[in-house]
Amino acid sequence: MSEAQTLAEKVFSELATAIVRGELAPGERLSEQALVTRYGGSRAPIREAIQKLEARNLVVRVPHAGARVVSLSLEELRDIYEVRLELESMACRLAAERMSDADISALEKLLEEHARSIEADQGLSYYQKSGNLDFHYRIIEGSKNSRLHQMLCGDLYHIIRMYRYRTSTSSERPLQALKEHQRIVEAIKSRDPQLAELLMRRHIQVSLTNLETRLAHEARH
Amino acid sequence: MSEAQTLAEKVFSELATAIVRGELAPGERLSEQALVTRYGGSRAPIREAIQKLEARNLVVRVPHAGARVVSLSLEELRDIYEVRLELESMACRLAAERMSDADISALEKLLEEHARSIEADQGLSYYQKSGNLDFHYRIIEGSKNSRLHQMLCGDLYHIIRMYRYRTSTSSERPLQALKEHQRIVEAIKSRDPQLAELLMRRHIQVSLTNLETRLAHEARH
DNA sequence: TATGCTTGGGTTGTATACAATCTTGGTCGT
DNA sequence: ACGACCAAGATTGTATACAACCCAAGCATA
Repeated sequence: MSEAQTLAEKVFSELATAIVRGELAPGERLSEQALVTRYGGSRAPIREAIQKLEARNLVVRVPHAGARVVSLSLEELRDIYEVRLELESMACRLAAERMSDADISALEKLLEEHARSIEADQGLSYYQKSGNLDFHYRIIEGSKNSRLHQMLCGDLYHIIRMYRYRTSTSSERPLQALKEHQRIVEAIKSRDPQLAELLMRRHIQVSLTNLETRLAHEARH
Repeated sequence: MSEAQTLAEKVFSELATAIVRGELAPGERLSEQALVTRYGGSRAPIREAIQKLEARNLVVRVPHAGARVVSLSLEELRDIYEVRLELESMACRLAAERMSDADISALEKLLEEHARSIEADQGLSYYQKSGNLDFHYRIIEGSKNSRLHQMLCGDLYHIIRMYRYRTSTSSERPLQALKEHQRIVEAIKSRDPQLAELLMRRHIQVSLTNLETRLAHEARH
């Protein structure tokens, strides 16, 4: 992914992917000594890596008690999805205002590729894996707002991937999702910020709604 | 403010307030050795403090080159205000849905206090200092969204205070701002999320608009 | 038996020492 | 005079050692 100029960054990167992939379970303890024997180096860079993980909300650290992989309740997860919904919708609105014509045609090409991919192998592999993310990623970049990009891609992205519940958007209905993506691009192309935002909001809302029904279900359990 | 259980936290806290207050100028270098001689301790906790500052975007650290107090361009500042505008408007909408009746009446009491304060000493001291923030803070809490609270109060809050440009909301027109606050509370009390969001958006927008005109002015400079 | 204290081991926080990297000043060459 | 190269100093990254703290097991006592 990114070139690690320092050992701490390297360990951070490896730990981050390990956490996101679920190789380190939520709530699991991160012993500095254990990480030293596993990744090499000394405690100093390992501690720095752990702090970087804490900064991204991937681990929780309590003084004198150590660090644990973050373990989110459904309420906290709902909170995160709620924020993501708002920020991505905002990004889409801004993208409709600020993306260059070149950006937009590149986006159209991406969707054509997705369409071919779906037609070819049912889209289960490619589309589900990185295609959907690619699309959202480009919209976020299109907002031309660096802080928004940082928040969505840096802070929320990893958490959401970590707790990726089966939602319609990401797995069940690639064709439907593609259509929604296409309509979003249309709105952007016609420079209609309000419509673009609305469509993106609906597009993401399914995930949040799914989560909330699960939350309600779990509540009465 | 917060009890520092560890030296690193203590140094972090002091540095953070120093940065926000402007005692450490944007772009200024933070030498670890210098901080050691100033705050005591050794380099280990000082480094940890600096990392915590980096996590909150108060300093920028580049490998092998040290840490500097963050220095934002007007574009980046605009990006931050844009995000804040969106998130606080969202918080206000959620607050209208989720605040308890007790919360709301407490909020009304706060505004009555503000009104008295303005009448008494023109509101220049109290209201400008913490009152306005108090109001916004309560709205954010009222959203009952922990992550939203974390983002607004933890990450964006310090930066915004650091670069607090003279905006109407925060200094020039306390009476006008109070009226807007009152209308927002009315919307919340009548459980009208859309109206509450709209009013909050307009209330904050002045800051963003001011910033953008300044940005445009500087561009043609 | 249950509860509270105590003590030992282990973990994290801090201090110090060494290695790798960057920066700054000067010198050499053109 | 100007720019590139080089070396010394300083700064950051890393390693190791020590201190402070937490936690759990075991024992004593009610």
